[in-house]
Amino acid sequence: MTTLTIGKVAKAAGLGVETVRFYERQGLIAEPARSESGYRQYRPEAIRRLRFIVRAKALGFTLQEIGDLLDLRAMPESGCADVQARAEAKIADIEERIAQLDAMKRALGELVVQCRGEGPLSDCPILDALDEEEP
Amino acid sequence: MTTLTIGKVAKAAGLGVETVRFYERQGLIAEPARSESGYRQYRPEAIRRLRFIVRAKALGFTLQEIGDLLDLRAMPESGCADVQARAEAKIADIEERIAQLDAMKRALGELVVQCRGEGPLSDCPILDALDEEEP
DNA sequence: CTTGACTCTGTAGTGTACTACAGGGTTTAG
DNA sequence: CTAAACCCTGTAGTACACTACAGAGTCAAG
Repeated sequence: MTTLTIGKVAKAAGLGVETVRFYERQGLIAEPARSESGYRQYRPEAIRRLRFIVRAKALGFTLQEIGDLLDLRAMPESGCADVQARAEAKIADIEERIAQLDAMKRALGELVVQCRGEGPLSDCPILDALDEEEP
Repeated sequence: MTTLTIGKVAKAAGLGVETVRFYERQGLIAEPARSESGYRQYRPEAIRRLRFIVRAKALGFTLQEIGDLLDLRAMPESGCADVQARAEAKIADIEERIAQLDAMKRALGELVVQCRGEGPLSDCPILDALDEEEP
């Protein structure tokens, strides 16, 4: 059976070699078998697992959460509902961050429209707003 | 004339003492005068400057950007347009982050609706999606 | 006068997710 | 056979914005 070196699996997953080792240290992937010379020998499934991590990251999960998700998958008594709950919690999380950013954007936008973009700084409504005694 | 200890200005600005010293090290606030015993002696304007920093942070500016903004204010040849441009760049920045989060949210949302939230993990469309051979 | 709250410097740790060496050994292509 | 390209461990550095000491000195209230 074929085994792969760390460079191969890293490339296949779109990661750097250092990152794969980092994920191993973080417990996200199992420690693979070793060759006589100490080289890591991965089975092809390792690529699948790394890609899982990459995709989950793209969906906004932290490495910690991805680890939880992977652990969950290994537990026979856990069900689909557990995963769904985590996905929903993450959505709520993302929504909150969006709301925060949106509030920032609106506040900044209001300042920008008040600013004609000319004249000296002493008249700048943006700096004035940041500088006010009472917010 | 009254001067304030670091504890007073920190409290007035809603920050911790360590944070104020940190901002000083970062060059965001000037080094204040010292008492004979070496205590920092702040003038009341320091509170205003710290509040400026706090508000700008709330608007999503990084400490680096806030430093630039404060430097800008100190330059007589800079104008309102410079500040406006920075504010607009920050808005664009925030919009990009929102778009990213929104894409994540939609992708996750699609997975969640496919999931009935029941049954074993082996049938979970969320995990399946993360696990697919071809993304 | 004592006790507790404050202040000082300097360094190191936190969390997140890597990334980059140094200083080796191993494998593979030409 | 050799040189490039790979792999190993372990440690340290990056960015961001703090936060937490240690160990010492100072100030204010009772």
